[in-house]
Amino acid sequence: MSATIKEVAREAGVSVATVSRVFNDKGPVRTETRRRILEVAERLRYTPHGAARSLITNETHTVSVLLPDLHGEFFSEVMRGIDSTAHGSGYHLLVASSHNDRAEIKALLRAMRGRVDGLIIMSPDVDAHTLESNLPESLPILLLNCLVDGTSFDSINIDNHGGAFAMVRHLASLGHHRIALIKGAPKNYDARERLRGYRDAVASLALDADAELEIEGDFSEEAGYRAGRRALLLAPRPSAIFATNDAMAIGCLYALREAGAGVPGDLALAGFDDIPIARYMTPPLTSVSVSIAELGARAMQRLLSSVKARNAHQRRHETLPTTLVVRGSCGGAGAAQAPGAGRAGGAAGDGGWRSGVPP
Amino acid sequence: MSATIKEVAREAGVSVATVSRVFNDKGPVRTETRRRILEVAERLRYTPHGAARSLITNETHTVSVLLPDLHGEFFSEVMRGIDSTAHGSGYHLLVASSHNDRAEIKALLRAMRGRVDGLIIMSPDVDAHTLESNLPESLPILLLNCLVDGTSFDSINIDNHGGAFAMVRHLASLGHHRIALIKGAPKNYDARERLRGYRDAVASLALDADAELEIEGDFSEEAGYRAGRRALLLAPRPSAIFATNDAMAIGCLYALREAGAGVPGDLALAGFDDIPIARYMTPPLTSVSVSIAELGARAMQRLLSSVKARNAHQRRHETLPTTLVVRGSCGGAGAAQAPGAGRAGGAAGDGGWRSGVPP
DNA sequence: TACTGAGATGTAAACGGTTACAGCGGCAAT
DNA sequence: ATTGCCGCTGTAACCGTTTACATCTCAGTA
Repeated sequence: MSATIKEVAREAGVSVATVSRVFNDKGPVRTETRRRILEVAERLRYTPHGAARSLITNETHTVSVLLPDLHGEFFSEVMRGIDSTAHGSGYHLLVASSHNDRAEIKALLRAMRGRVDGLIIMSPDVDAHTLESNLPESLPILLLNCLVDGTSFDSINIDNHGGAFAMVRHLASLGHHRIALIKGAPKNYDARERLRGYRDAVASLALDADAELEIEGDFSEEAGYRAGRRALLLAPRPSAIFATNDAMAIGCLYALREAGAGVPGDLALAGFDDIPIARYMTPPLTSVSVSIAELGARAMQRLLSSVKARNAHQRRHETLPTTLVVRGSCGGAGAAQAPGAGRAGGAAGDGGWRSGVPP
Repeated sequence: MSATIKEVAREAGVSVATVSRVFNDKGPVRTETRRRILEVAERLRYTPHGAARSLITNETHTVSVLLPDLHGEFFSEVMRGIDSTAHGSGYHLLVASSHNDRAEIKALLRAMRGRVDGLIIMSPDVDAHTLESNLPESLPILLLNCLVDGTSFDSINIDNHGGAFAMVRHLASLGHHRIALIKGAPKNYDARERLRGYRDAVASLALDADAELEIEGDFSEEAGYRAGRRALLLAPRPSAIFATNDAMAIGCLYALREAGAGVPGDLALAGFDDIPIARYMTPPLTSVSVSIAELGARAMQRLLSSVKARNAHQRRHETLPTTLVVRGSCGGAGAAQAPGAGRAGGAAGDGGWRSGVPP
């Protein structure tokens, strides 16, 4: 075992209280005493024991991130954002992936007491009730991309509806009126909102509305590949395909290429999320950009401020605007540019954060 | 605050010991008593306090993963593998990214005492000495993709040298004798080994050896893009480019396309890692496959067994073999296949784990 | 000289669990 | 009736910290 505070105290000829004061910079300690204690601590390789400290201070300097799964670049980007602010504030990160299993989510939530100071939950199909009844009392929570009904949880969402609407409008403006959609999983909240945006746009712009144009998917490349093949069989064939995330767009692109269909020559293709590699596709992917890392960073900031306020703060719901990024995959403008460039047209106008207190 | 074990005990008319026994399934408890306790616990929403438990049992059921950064699909894949076995064994995951800063690594390591039962370290340029002098005594460690000198740490490495060698040999077998290499960061251990494999292959196969053929890179798409542009300016121009990871290969592919160079028509292109999207590129990327998720899973298995052995076990060094995956980006075979297929030829022969005790 | 206050340090009680040990009642074997 | 054992439960020590409070020293001041 490692050395304890008692051993350091004994070795330095002081009491544990003094050693503690030195390590926490609290209360007065004579310079000479401090020096001696630090020297002994160094020699004994003393490090304070996390659990012991947490037990008495009731804070862990750790927050937990509950994710649906750990696939792909969307996940790594959001983690990167979360980590950057956590790191900057001296907080550690506990990650857990509930594979969308109700019982697991429950177990995970309960296991968090005494381990973390707060929770970021990003399970697009967890329901608020499961949360409320299994949450350690008064633990700050932030819901990311989750359905929030009337419940009083802090939350951040992407403007999925607005982004999808803007993309369809963009495609329509390029002359497409038969636009296929590759959907996400039916239970996924993001997916449902994007679908709603598509439908609203199709209706309001009087585009072809055909149930066949809505193709099943689940946000994976594989699903995009299958959907791409199916899209090519539709009659009449759509002139554009809107995949509701980039991973599916990439899979779809592959399917189209494989079948000899040119993009954007024969069909236009668009994605959603604007993950980092999207710009490196050939052709570069037109997408709805959501600043994934920034989303994560923002979530962590909000959570940490709840922690500081000891959870006694006004709950808020925030919607992060999206931006349409036009690249080559839809033809029209932006067909040939270096991968650094390519942001044009705001889907949400103000470019800042839109927020408000839920009714 | 949440309910404590004492409140449950009082409410159920028993002692804390009995409540504890119920929650840990240890020692005999009358069925009726157990039922009553569980009922009270449910009503009070009692959950054991993690820190308190850790303090006395001296185990946290948590392991920490120290990563260099959180970019891209390699990271998410390795995390996925780690998580799957951690999850299966009831362990939690603490992630930390040291941005390769010496002082930060030191601080992180020290902060781990009393927080975790073990550590997976994947900082390709951390040195063993920094580790040894800052590690809480007797904490199980597993080094992933790190340079291991004589030190007695458990470790797992990829057969970087063998994989790179095999790829160059493959390219040579397709008739290329002027092969450019896109390098990783000079300090990165994986990158150095891959470079060494390339050089050894170039020498042993008597291919063009030209310092200009070794182009700088840092494992990012951006670097691959720049390297691709530079490669096209070389005279005589290489007929193949071997990017030492897939992210750079993707960036490079973009640069080549942009310049109007056909792949594999004008140049062959190959990557390393075989990240999931590699097969969805057009053309699909020939790469050195390393089963990233499996690597993570294996690391976690080894670490957990060290934890169980209380760190009193024989230290081992393991090298994970690589597999050459031939797809369309180099011409020759495998030019047209569905994204599911495409694994051929073993770079390391046995297909299993190669392991041994370091000298 | 006695008093005051501030600085430096020590004492001991928490924090919320686990677990060795002891106690107790009942039953079977002696 | 005594003994021994087993199943069930309670008591209290302990894990490694932090911190309120008490104590002590000493300089400055009235």
